[in-house]
Amino acid sequence: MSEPEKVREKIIDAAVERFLHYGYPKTTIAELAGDCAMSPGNIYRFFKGKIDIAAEIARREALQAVERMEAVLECPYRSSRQRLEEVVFADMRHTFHLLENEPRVLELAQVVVQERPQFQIESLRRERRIFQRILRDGAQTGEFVLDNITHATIAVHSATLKYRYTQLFTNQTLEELERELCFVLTLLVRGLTNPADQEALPPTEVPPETELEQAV
Amino acid sequence: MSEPEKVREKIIDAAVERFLHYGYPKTTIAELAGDCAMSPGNIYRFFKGKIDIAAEIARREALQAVERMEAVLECPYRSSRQRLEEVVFADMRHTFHLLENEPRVLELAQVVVQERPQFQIESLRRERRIFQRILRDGAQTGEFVLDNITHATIAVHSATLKYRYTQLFTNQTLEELERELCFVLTLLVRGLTNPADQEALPPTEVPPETELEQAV
DNA sequence: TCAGTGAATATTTTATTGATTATTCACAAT
DNA sequence: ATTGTGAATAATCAATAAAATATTCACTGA
Repeated sequence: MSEPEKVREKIIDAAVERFLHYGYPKTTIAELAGDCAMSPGNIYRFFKGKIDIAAEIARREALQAVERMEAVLECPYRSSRQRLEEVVFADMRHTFHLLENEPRVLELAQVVVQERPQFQIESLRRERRIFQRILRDGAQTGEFVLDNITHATIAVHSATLKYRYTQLFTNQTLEELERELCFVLTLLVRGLTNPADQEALPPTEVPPETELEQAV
Repeated sequence: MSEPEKVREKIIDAAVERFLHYGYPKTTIAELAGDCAMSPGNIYRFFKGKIDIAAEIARREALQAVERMEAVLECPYRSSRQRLEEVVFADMRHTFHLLENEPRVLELAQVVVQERPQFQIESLRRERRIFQRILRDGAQTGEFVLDNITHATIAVHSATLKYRYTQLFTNQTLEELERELCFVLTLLVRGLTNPADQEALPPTEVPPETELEQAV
């Protein structure tokens, strides 16, 4: 890692610490500079502005989320249905626990989305690509029967919107959300699945929670 | 209509006028009283507070929405699928146009929900009851095959959340939303429909817009 | 008793001003 | 050239005071 990159990391580390602890607005550039033993002006050689530090943190978090999803995709011995269910459940649980344990994250996300609307659009697009891969694989094996994979992807993605930035929409408990999500997935899976196999299609059940999902 | 009821109506009419024109916060009780040729104090003989006037207006709007939905239910010569699609499309279009033509409505709704969280819960419950009736009828005729009507209702309702208070979630155009909603409904309908009939199930298409939906 | 008033009070909003903070930039050190 | 400084400036925030507003209530007239 080059010297400038190292400094960038140091600034980001200090920012994560303070943003989560005191919140984005209460953190000053002077404090970050102090933490990094440099002058305020020097921060601006590494980031265009304060919001860009937050944006970079959010971007990394979003990329990690995609990586977690991709990990589920690689998991062997899973039907496409199981993969879809696991991805949606894992994502919901992760963000739920994250916001529960680190309430400042919500504020951070809102600030970034407010100032950089493109950020949300790109995050959603990345999520959708994951869904698309699951559906494509499912269609390939014949487990799913889809007229148009892109359309089906948009449908699944939109229909599960509520279970992503959950705390923005409702104040339901995680247990309620999980129960509800089962109903939604049961229905979506029936819509995706080859009609020939639908007779014996059991409803979605709440999958066991992995340690990975609770990690912050 | 009794005399007190008439006065109540007069106050509400004046309030609707001002709330839509100048917004809820910029409208003063003194102005409403002036419009009704009475003193500010007298308003309080008819409403507990300013927010209660807004709540009553919102309640009526919500009840009208349910009535419009029920009108679709009564429509003959419709399959349950068509009824479901029409109800969701009509509701989305109506709120979209409403907020487009009367932007103050959004503010009004937000104030009421903020101060009276119960209001939103009850509105959602009423919507869901409409959905439940459609699904129950569809199950009765055999068009739909549902293990559990309540669960399926929750699923359909949650999956179409995005297409209700649309302008809260995205700034997509109505055309984009309509296209997307078709994909969602296609999938949901496949999930609801008797597998035996699924072979020849055409995708949902954007239904023609009725004059009723554009009315404000 | 019922409908209504309007001044009095409590609450909220708005304006203002003084700090605080983000950002820039001319300059210094390596 | 590159890394960095810190004072100067511009933008934002916080605290306060002033004004406007919501709400109450003792009172008036039918």
